[in-house]
Amino acid sequence: MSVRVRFAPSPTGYLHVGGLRTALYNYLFAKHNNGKCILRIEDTDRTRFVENAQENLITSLRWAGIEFDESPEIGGEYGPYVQSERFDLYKKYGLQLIENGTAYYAFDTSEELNAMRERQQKAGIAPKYDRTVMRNEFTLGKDEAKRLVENGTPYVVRLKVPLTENIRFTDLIRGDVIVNGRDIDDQILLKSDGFPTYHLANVVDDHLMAITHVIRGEEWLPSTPKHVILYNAFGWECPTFAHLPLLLNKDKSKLSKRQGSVAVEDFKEQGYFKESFVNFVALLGWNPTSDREIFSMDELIEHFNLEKVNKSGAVFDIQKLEWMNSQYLKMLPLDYMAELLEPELKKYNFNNVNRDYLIKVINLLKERITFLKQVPVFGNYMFEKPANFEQEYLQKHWKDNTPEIIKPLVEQLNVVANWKHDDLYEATKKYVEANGLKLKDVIHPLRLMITGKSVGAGMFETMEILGKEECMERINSFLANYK
RNA sequence: GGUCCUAUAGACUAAUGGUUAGGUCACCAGCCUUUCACGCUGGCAGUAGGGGUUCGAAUCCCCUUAGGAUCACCA
Repeated sequence: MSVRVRFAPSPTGYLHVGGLRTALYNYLFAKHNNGKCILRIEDTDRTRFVENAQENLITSLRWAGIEFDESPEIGGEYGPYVQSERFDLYKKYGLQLIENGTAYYAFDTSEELNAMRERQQKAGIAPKYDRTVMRNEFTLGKDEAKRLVENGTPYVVRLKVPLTENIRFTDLIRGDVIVNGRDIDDQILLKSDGFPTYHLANVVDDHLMAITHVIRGEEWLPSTPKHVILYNAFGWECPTFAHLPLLLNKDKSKLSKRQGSVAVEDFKEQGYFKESFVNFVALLGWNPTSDREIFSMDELIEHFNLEKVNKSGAVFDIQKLEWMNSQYLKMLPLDYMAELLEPELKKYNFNNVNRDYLIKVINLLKERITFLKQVPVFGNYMFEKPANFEQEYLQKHWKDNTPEIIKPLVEQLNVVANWKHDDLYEATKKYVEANGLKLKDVIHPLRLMITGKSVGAGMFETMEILGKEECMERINSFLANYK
């Protein structure tokens, strides 16, 4: 049987980093096994509807390089892939459970339920639906329940948990998990608005969509026994479960908005490459080997092994993410980066920048920055004449006698045959040696005149790329203004 | 509080009964040098604690401790 997995997010309006990792692991697992990866939208909570959420989700997943074999967009033979479009299905299956005695009608109001929980809390016991005292099929009688339902009384359908059984399942990552039936709540399956809860919809869909492996976050582990009971109640075979370790804040709590960015869209906005972001996220909770950090998507697919996923949660460490981004900045194709950078340049009004020129600039600066978008900031002087000059740098390196030293050098540079960095370097070195100076005595003034800044890329490389004409203009302009 | 899950340096992890416990980020030092970086070399730092099992335990078992998740007509 071939592998079929699904990523089943609820449309919240953004893609959580944890969600991305879950999607990624599903994708990697499917691709590694030549299986299918399915996207299913779980929108059974009508109170949480968010406009365009589904589109945003798909856009972000696509940005990350995760493509689905079946989805609301693409379709597939197991559709529809949006739960709100499968409405009738869930009711049918919920009622089927009532028929076979594994679920029951209940009529309690939320006030009554709250009161029950309060009583239980006061008594010091865990809150849990007490089917022996609340208003349901057991206390009211089957006939009365049926009459109420037919009368149009609001009702829910609850799972009748087998109280005396031990529920057991095997998790691919955690091994055997056993839970006593008496600790499991009689979960609502169908809400009074007729929509299913996650538990019912999830199990029904996973079965109907022939899902073989349920790969999801660890937060689902405590409710998995309910799902197992449901599979048993339907007489369906359980898929294999794999619960991924949580992504954590610095303080080790579940990764949350409160303590920084958690939306994939935010990281994209901050300038992370999808390549480095995916690489980084993939390695949170799993590692194919110990002597390598950089993996392309194809390599991740090649090495992925669900059984080697860690059990313990992983802190999301921005510092390492930044490092990884800087690594990608050094190795990603230059024309690819130039394309990404072009829209960013327009924000600074650096318009009509020649593509070949931009490539040279990126290549020049990429060793010194972490984000591609730093190019126009760190290296603004590659796109415009310096408007001002760093005062501190000016005072430190522009002495009274500097013009006397610099002017002859400029004349010599002016006659260098090839405006190439090594020729410029040689000429400067020759001049410096002939006059008993040191390289830095002239490089700092040059840097100042040409870039206006104390920090930048190699001076002669910078000059080469800027070109002779531009450099001379800047130098002459500076010399004319600062005597 | 009940239930469940987890535990290798500050962070991510490797080592699936035998290694001087390995690698990466961060941090520190040195080298390189033209500023800042990159890079290179080296350094700091770890098996939560206690019992077992075993010739031998980070690894298997138990207890303790610590952290986390979950207990909705949310997913």
